[in-house]
Amino acid sequence: MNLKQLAAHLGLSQTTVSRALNGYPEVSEQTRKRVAEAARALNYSPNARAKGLATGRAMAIGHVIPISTQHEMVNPVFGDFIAGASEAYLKAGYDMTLSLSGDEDEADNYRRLKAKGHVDGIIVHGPKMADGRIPFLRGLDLPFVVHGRASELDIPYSWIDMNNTSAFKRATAFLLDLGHRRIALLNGLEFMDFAYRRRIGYEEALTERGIAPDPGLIRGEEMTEPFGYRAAAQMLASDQPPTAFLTSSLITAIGIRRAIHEAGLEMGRDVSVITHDDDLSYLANGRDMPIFTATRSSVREAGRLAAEMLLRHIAAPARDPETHLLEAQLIIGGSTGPAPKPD
Amino acid sequence: MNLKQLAAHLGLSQTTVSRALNGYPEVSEQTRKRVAEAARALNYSPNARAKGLATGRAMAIGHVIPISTQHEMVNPVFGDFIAGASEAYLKAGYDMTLSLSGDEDEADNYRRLKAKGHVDGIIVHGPKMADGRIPFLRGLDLPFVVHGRASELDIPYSWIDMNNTSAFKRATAFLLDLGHRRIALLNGLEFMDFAYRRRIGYEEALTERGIAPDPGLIRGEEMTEPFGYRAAAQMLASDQPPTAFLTSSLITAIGIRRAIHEAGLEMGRDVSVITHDDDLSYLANGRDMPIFTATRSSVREAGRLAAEMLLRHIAAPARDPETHLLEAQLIIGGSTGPAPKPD
DNA sequence: AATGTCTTCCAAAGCGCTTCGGATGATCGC
DNA sequence: GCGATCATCCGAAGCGCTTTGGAAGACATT
Repeated sequence: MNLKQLAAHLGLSQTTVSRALNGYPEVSEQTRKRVAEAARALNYSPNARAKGLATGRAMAIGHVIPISTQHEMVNPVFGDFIAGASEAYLKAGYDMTLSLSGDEDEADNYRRLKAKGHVDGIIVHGPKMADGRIPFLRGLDLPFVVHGRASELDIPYSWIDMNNTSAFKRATAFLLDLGHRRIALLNGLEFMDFAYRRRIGYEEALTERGIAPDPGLIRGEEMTEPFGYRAAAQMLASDQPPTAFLTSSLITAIGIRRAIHEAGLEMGRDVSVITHDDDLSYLANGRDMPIFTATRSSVREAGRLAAEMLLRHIAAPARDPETHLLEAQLIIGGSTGPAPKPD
Repeated sequence: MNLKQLAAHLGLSQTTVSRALNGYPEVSEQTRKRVAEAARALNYSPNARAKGLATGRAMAIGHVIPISTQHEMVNPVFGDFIAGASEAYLKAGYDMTLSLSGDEDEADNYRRLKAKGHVDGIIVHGPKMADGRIPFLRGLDLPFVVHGRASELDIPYSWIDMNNTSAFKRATAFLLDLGHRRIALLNGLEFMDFAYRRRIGYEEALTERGIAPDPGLIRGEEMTEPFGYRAAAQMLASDQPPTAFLTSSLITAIGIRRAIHEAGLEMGRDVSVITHDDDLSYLANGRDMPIFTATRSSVREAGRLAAEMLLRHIAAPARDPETHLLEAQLIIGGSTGPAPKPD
């Protein structure tokens, strides 16, 4: 069933039917009603490709995941983010297309994405510190919003990010206040921007108290459970074990907890742990009495906000870049306590 | 830059340029090369919408997530599944579009999806036992593959699934062999097909040994960490606590472990745990010496296979439904041991 | 020299929609 | 009663591509 057939069926022109369906004024209320009913009855639904061709709009947003960081997609954070984003898309009638951009020629991929006319805008995931995608996308004129920032780039673009630096600075300061002096940082991969910012926050807090960051206590890897376990186990077995851990992901924190237990220690008493908590639905940290003391910021909320921001830009392309910095909450749970007295 | 312009630039017709670019034989090698070079130099890339309109193919696969089970998307399993699928799509040049189908009128959504011409095929996620989407999709003629099955449906369709029943039966039998008699099952939501099948496997193993399943030891909820914790904590505090837990997700298992520790017990000695392990990259259970004894089946692999299956069906629409049953491995880790002797 | 066969290219229709520029009556003002 | 105005509707062009059905020329065949 296409427009032509529907029009024929109604004894009207395609023009009129199209206008009736799209709410244009040059059509009587009576015919509009008749058209609408026929459309429903005959199960008519406009072909998106044809519509897109004619209007130049795709009614779809692209989420581009570079294949090199494909872990972005399998990272549980990703699921919650796009779940948030799709709430916004659903309301606005947009679709979401994920494209894996092969690594070989990333720029080319965006160009193609644009030329293909698949999407009206793009959300950039997992920016690196000097992410090449950002200047490139600015060149294309395709609206985009970055989830995160690229610290080494000094050009305007739209982003939404949480205040990684201040969150980790506060968390570190909190541990220092509890008397901890040897605080380990189990971070994400160093070239990821968020990881960089978190380390900065951590180091600032330390140096402000006159403590020199110990490189032996800092690790940056893919934030898996085994990473947390291995790193924590090693550090705890060393001569000068840390009394507290700060980590970037609840999953890593779970690994740390395992290492702590295995060393015969108790979390929150012998060893403190603070984690960042993206408030993932499947990894809830507890609402009232969280297991882990955490810096919390909902990534799902971030997804929703990013999508809304992007849709605004698509609606009004001339708009200036917009930025949104989310402040994380520091939530006290059961995983932190005063530093144990050295015996 | 579009075909017309490119053709004009080359002094050729659109026909010839199109043919040269798409590898048709009626064009000399020389012109083909010339065209290819110009296309690259001028950064030409065909408009997907126009191409789709003309060819009737969208070069995209739809992954439809009913909003009622939106947790499907935030479920970490989802990320790994689509990561696997996109490996296949990438090779074949397909895009992947996620559509959230609102709940109100789910059938309508598929119809629209088809009418819109957005996608060439669909992957159905998270089937329920009598999932209405399946008979409906069979009516549309749009190729689709289900990840999982719908036990109450007796119609042919393509699916890929793991052998949930046999996996959980084997796991339960293994626990029985170790002397456990009170074995709890912390399952997924009961209306989900996989959860149903797992329970069947669990109950079969019990009844074959003459043990009646105790409803007090069976729970089915969203498979989060807090669920595992709460359920396990309650059961362990009861008069007749279970000596072993069988659960559907590594995340839930982590919650169980927390409850065990908190009860002052040791996992693998006082209480055994077997979990299903989807082999998620971010929640690795360990390769050599897994933390948890587990039934393992890679969901990423399942995603790849599902995508390949779907692409085959799109290429040859007349093909009969195809099915693929993956057998899970039972992997022995550190979380199981002989049932403790009652004192 | 006439016919046939390739090879290489092209014009134009068509995919399903939107939208510009009218056309057709009905209604109105004077 | 006549031009002007308005409310409705329609024809046809155009979005960028593929593909059908030739056409033109080169060459071989008879």
